[in-house]
Amino acid sequence: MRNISSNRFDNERDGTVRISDVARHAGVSPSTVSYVLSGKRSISDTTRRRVLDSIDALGYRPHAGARSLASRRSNVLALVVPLREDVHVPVAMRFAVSVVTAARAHDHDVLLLTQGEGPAGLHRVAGSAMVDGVIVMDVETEDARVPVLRSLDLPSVLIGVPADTEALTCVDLDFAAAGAACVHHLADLGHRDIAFVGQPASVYERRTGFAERTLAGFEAAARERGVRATSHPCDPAAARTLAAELVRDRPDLTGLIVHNEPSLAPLLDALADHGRTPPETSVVALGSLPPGVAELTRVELPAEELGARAVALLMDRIDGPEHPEVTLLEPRIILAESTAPPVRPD
Amino acid sequence: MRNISSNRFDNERDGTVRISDVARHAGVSPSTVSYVLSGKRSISDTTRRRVLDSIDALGYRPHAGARSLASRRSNVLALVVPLREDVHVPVAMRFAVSVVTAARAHDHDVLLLTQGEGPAGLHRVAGSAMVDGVIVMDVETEDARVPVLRSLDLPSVLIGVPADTEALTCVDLDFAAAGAACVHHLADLGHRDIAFVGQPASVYERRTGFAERTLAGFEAAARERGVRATSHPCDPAAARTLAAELVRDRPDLTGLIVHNEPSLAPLLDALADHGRTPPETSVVALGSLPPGVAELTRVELPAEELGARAVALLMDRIDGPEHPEVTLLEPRIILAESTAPPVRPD
DNA sequence: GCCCGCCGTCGAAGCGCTTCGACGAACCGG
DNA sequence: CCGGTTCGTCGAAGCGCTTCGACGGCGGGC
Repeated sequence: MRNISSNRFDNERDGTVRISDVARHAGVSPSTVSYVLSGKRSISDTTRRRVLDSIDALGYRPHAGARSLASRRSNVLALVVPLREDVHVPVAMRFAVSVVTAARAHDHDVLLLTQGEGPAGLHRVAGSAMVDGVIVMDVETEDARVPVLRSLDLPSVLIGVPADTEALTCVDLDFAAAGAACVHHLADLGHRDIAFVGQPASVYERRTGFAERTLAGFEAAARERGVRATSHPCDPAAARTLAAELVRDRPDLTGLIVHNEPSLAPLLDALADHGRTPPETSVVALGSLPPGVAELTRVELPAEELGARAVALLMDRIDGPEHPEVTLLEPRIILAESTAPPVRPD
Repeated sequence: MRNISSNRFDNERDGTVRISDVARHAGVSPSTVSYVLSGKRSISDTTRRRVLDSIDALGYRPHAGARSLASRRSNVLALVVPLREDVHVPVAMRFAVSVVTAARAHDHDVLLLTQGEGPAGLHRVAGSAMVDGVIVMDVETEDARVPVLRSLDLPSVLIGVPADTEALTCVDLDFAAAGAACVHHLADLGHRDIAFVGQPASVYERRTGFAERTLAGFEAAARERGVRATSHPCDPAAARTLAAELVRDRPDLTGLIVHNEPSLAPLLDALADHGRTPPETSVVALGSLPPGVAELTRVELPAEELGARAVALLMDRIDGPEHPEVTLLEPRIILAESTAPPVRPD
C-alpha cells in the first residue's frame, strides 16, 4: 500500500534522494518526514515506522546545506588545534580524536582549524554560519583569541584556562593540584630534596597556563611541606645534560617530578647510566605517557575525558542559556614501582 | 551616491548581513553581488569596487549553507586521519596540518573524520553533501575503504597506494625507491653487510603499503648490489634489545637503515653504549625526523608536499574531468655525517 | 449527545544564496 | 544610420529543508 507513484516521475535527475521522495514513498507530506527526523512534533507510531522504512529503503540523507539554511544550525563544531613545535603532538592528537568522537555522539561533525589562520579563521567560520560552536585547545594565559571569542557571539569552550575567565567556559585538568599531588606523594614517602623537570623554556615564556600552574602547584606544595625543591625546564635534546647536572650538583636529591613527556625516556636512560634507576631515585611522571615507557607512578592527563567534557559543555551552551564556568578535573595519582621511601644514610 | 536607503529598514532582525543588504548598500542587485564574488560573469570595474567596498563596510560573509544549497558545492574537504597505536602521530599531524593549509589556499575548509567511523562516515558526509571531496591517509595495501570510495561518486585522493589503483588518484613518496636509495648510498660507500630496522611488526601484518614497499625496495637493491642484508621490525621498547642482538650476531655489520622514527633515538643511544657511534657504524634514517635528533644522512618524508599535492589533485578532480593517476614523489637523500666508508681490517 | 481540546498531519512560506534568461546600452561594420 | 553583437546588470526561479499556522478527527467531560 506504500510505494505510491514511487517511480512514475521521481525527478531523479541526480542520484540524490530528497525529502519529498521519501514523503511520496511513505505516502506522507515532507513536513511529516522532517518531524519524524527531528522529533519536534509527535508522530504516530505507524507513520513514524513507515517513514523510517522509506528512509532507508531509499537511502535518504538530508542535505546538510539545506538543513543548516532552514534551521540555522549546521551541526558542525570547529576545533582549533595548536601548531607549535613545543606542544607534545600525541597529546594534541588525543584531544582532537576525543573531541571528534564526542561530537559524533552528539550528532555533530568537526571542522579543523589551525592556529595558523588565527582570529580570521574564527571570524570566517562564525560569520558564514559554518559551525555552531568552537573548541579551542592550548589556551595561553594571555591568549589573543580570547577577546575575539568574546566578541563573536558564538558558543565556545576552551581547553585550558586563561587569566581572565569572565564569561568564558573552560575545562582543564587541575594542574596546580596535580603538581602539588606529586610533591605530597614524595613528601609523604619521606623525601626532603626533590626536583621538578618541566616543559621546554619556550612554553613558559609564552605563558602557557597548564605549565605555569603545574609549576606553581609544585612550588607551593614544596614550600608548605618544607621540602628542598628546584625546577628545571627541559627538552629531549637537553635531557642527558640535565640528568648529569642533577647527579653532580644535587647529591641529596631523592625524588624527581617530570612534567615533560618526550624528555621522560631519555632522562630515565641517562639517570640509569649514572646508576640511578627508579625507585632508587623516585620518579613521578605527569602528563600523557607513551605505552612504551615502563609503568611509573604518575598523574595521567585525562585527554579523552577533557575532550568529551568540552564537547558536552559546548552542546549545553549551543542549545540552552549560557552557564559560563571553569571546570577543573581533579588529578588522580596512580601509584607504581617508580617511587619509594628515600634510601638515606640516616 | 552609494548608501541608498542603507539604514531605512535593513531587516536586521539578526546581526547577520545578507547579500541583499550588500546589494542595497552598493545600489545593485543581489545577483550582481554574487557575480562579483564568484567572478562567473564580467562586472565593470566601478561596480565591482563599489560592491567590494560595501562588503567590507558591512562585514558581509556569505552563509555557507545557503551557498552550498544553491551552488551544490560546500567548499569543504573531508580528511580521514588514522587512529592507530602504531602510526607515528607527529607524521599524521604534519599531514593533517599541511592538508588544512593547502585546502585554505584553495578556499576550502577541512572536516575531520576519524578512522573510527569507517565507511559509514564516508557515506554520511558524501550523502549529505557536506564535502566536495575526501582525502584518505594511511591507506593499506588491501584497504576496506577503497571499494567504498569507488562506489561513492565523490572525488577522492589517497595518501598511500593500495594494491588495486584502478580509477583511483593516489599520492605518496616512492618508498621503494627510498629504500633502494639508502642501500645504494651505503653500497657506493663500500658497505657489504647492512641491516634494515623497520616499523613495528603490526604495521607489516596489516599490510601497510609504505612499509612493505620500503622493505621491498631495500631487499631488491641489496640483492642487486650483492650486499648482505637483513631486516628487523622494531618498536621503541625493543630498540635496546635489537641493538644488542645486532652487535652480538652481526660482527661484520657496518651499515644500518632505520625506517622507524620513534625507535631512532633509543637505537642510537643503545648503539653508542656498545661503542658504535655513527659513522663508525653508518646510519641512514628514513622518515620524518624530530628536530632533536642529530643530523643524520636521511631520506625525509615530504609530508607537507604530499599534503599539498593531495589537495591540488583533489581540486582538479572536483572541478574538471577525472584523471585517475598515481603520483610517486622522488625520494631525495640528504647526506650528513652519519655515513662514511666502512672501517675494515682489509 | 455536544462541544472542546488535543493529537497527528499537511501546506506554504521562507532560510540566503546562485544561476539562467532577458534586456537595455553601447559599440561595431556596412 | 541601422541591425547585430557584446557587455553589464537585473529579476525570478529554484536549491532542499524546517517550521508555523491550520485543520480534520477522535476522545473525554459534562
